[in-house]
Amino acid sequence: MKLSQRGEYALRALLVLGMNHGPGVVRIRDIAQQQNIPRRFLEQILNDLKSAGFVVSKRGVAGGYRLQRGPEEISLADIIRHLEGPLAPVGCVSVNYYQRCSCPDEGKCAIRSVMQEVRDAIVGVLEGVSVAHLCDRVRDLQGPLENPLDYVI
Amino acid sequence: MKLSQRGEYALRALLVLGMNHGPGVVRIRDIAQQQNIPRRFLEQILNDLKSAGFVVSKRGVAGGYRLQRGPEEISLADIIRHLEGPLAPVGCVSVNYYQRCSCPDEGKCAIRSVMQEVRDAIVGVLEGVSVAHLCDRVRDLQGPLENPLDYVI
DNA sequence: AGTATACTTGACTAAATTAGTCGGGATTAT
DNA sequence: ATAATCCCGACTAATTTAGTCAAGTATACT
Repeated sequence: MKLSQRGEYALRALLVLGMNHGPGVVRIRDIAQQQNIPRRFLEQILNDLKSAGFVVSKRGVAGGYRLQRGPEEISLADIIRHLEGPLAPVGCVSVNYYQRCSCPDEGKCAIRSVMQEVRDAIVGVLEGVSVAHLCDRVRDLQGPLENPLDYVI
Repeated sequence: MKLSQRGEYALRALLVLGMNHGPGVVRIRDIAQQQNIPRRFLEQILNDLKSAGFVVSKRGVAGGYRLQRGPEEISLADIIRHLEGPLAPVGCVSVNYYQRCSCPDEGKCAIRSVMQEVRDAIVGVLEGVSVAHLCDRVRDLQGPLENPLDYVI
């Protein structure tokens, strides 16, 4: 698993939305400014996250985005799987994006058995962390702030 | 970390060399045939593994390749690092290929702290497996064979 | 009703990476 | 000598990545 720029931007955007989760929406422009993401590119990314069902949008003057489900219900594994494809280092050990490889017998492939362990290790971490957990980490890492709006991601 | 075709070929080639480790050398052509790797491409790969010090070559008629160090001394982490670059999913948590990212304070970046865990999980597996371990796995997975030359990787 | 603000859609581009191929040169056992 | 084998650098086609851009649609506000 390797996180592309696009993937990192997506995570950051979702984290902003997680931190501001509520009835209201957040504008693309604000996310882009706060996180230093090219606005046009972020539009594209959020659109993608929308068709994948992670966020919903509101159009027009007071428009913007918010999370579709609660932040506890969105795991990083889900997000990254959607953005980058398989979490596994090779297709033949991927559960969600399995692809047969060229070796004659997968059950007897030593390399595959190691990659299986790598996959499990990666998935183990990423399934266990939700957007809500990320938000908790932000708060823990920042420590107590005077102004609660004055955080950084 | 994602394993490219090239990376997978390299691992397979090193595993063949591990299984045949000894004073003699193995020809490119034999590795290519046994593992179904395009010969010219494998030449390129082995050349790279040679300049990286994983293997040594012997030229001329009875030429070929063998591992430079013993198979116990070569970890998959080393090999993959050389072939694919960072094991970490993002540069800012990579130890060997560190690259600063754009976030204002790495120490307070929640995404980074998760990626750190992912990196550690990946490295944990890959540092622990050497080419010799891989060879053991091949033998374990194949079970007892009548003809000891009749194995598959 | 009109207008400014925001999201929407789809096409477009430049640069980097990936998976090879190819020709010809250098070495060495026989 | 010569045939087998590694060595080296250049070349290519397809894919992915990181964006940009223009024009369209919905909505709040006056």
